[in-house]
Amino acid sequence: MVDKMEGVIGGVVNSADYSVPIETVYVSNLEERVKIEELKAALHAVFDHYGTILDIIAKISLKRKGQAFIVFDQQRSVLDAVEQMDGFEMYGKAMRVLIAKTPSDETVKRKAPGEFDEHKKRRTISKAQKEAALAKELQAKGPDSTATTATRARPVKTGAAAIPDEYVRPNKVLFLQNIPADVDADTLTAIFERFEGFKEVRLVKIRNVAFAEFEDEQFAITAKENTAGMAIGEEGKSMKVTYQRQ
DNA sequence: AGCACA
Repeated sequence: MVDKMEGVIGGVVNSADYSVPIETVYVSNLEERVKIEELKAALHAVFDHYGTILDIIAKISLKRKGQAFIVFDQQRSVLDAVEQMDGFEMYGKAMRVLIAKTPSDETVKRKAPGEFDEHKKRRTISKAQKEAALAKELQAKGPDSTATTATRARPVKTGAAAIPDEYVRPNKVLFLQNIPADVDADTLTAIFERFEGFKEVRLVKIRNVAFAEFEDEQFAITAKENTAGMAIGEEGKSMKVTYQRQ
């Protein structure tokens, strides 16, 4: 069993404080401009391959963005995912995939319900200690103590399939697919010129695709969020909107 | 950079 609060005395909680295995993957260096729901869907699609995903936790707050916790139902999935997905490129960025430091609520609830209360208490304590330590540091030292962390740029995974359209890094040009034959450039222009920063639409009729260019990617991001899946043409076909491959 | 679960 787990011995009382020992683990948090030093302010550090880790997997040794638990009797349950870590069944959660911690992902960082994720593209921060992608909407949370879309990000979760993308992560699900990719990590699904390693087993059953019980939950994905991702937040937009400053301290949390660009990170996600993916909860599996067994440790095997975590080990496989860490081994194979670290460095995988999504939205143009190589994600870091690590074993989470502590088990998720979900895991404790499932595997050791008797320890759940303690798990929560431990978190409260370590959070308080962390804040106290931070406040102290801020007071003692000036804002000058910049710790240099070597950000090792791991090589991007190669050999994997080309990045799917959905995961192409956001940029100023939108790639429009499933454009019906009865939709012309003027119609598309009418749709996209309503968005700020619009420059032009280029239609490639024989391929049923088009490109909508904006002044910068922020404008393109907004336009994409508001037009993805939009029904167009006589038959109201759903238009696919992604970013142009670079 | 940043390890959470309002």
